Amino acid sequence: MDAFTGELGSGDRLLMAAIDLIAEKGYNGVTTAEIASAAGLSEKTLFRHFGSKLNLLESAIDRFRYAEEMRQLFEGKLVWDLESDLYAIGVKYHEIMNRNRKLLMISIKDEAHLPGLKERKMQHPHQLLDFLDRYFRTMAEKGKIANGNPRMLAFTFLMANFGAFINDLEAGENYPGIGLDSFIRESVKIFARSVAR
Amino acid sequence: MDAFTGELGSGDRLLMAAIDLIAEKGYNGVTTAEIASAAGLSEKTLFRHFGSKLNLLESAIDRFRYAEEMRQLFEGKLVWDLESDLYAIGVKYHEIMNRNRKLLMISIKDEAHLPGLKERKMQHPHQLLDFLDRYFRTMAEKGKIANGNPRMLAFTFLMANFGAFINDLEAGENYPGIGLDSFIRESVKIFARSVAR
DNA sequence: TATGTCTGTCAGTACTTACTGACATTGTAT
DNA sequence: ATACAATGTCAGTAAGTACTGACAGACATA
Repeated sequence: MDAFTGELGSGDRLLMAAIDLIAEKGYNGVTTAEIASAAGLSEKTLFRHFGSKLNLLESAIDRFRYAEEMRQLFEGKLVWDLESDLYAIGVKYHEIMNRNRKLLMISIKDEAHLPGLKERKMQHPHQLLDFLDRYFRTMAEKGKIANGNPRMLAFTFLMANFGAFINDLEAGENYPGIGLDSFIRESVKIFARSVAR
Repeated sequence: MDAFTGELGSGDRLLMAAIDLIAEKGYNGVTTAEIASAAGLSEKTLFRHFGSKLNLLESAIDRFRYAEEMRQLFEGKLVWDLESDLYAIGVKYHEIMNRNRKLLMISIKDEAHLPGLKERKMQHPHQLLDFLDRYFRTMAEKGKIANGNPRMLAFTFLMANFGAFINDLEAGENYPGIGLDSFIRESVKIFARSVAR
């Protein structure tokens, strides 16, 4: 039936409610009764499905992990024009990070309960850093950008976007007049000018 | 006596222990007994001093708030050489942010308990953004850097440093081979090249 | 109809934890 | 010596919360 109606099963409704509430209030800040109620189910059903609160959280993380997404960036077709490529990478980066926003929030707030989650979350940036590093090297070999310190260029670009993401993440409308898209566009120009020949 | 020995009074010991533990485990993740014990005092003494757990946290925030520190950046003597000035600002920024690290962590983890703290914490970046904006404008007027979008340049510089700080903050040694000081130096060079004439 | 599955209700247990009151102890100042 | 201020000990209360067991109703399938 679900396959036809598109409705979610009880298990998934509980997992989604758990992600929402724990991301907002933290693991210790939310009760199992609250989660069940947000899912429109009884607390008893929650325990029948998951046995314990901790297992509910772990299941939720497993279920909503967008594990390999950062690889999309690697598969995206590059056109070997610095500004175009950096812009596309920036847009994709924020797209993925925003989709993972709630899990990120949980991994920040409740690292104590979740050994290993933080480490797994950090694999993505590492992959992206290596990718950008190689990209800049290749661009230099092609003679399209100046020689320099490609790894630090990659790292700074990554940190700028990470900072912008975190800033939005926890504060919403923090800097009036500065939107995400204009930030991506302008910051790409800044980096592009820095390595122009 | 304290004035001579340099020892802290009971109240301050409790406040420090509270900051340490709440930053690490979150408000709901730590008990009053734990805090008192970490301060080497009894739980009873904690309540005699502060009355309630929440009031303890609020007092701790008041006590250890480095409210006006970001202004030091404004008073720091600029030499109107782009690389020197940006480097000095970067170093000072991380110095201040690191000193505020624990309060920052609390404001991220437990915003729920502390309405208004997040807002106060955001005043600093705004001031710094305005300051950088004006600095770049002046540099352009002096003919020392190219004309462009000073506000976005300031914002990107700020975000890069913020991202690097947060990255260290929650993950420690995340990117092997990339230390804070080398990041500041190299990122400054990247931004400087971007606006060189 | 009969059976199995999923769910709700309700009462309850065991544990944690913020917070209190009564009283003793220690050290300091007068 | 006496009074006072700060602290400890200990027992305890009240509330919250993760988690359970017993039972019943709804619904689909055979």
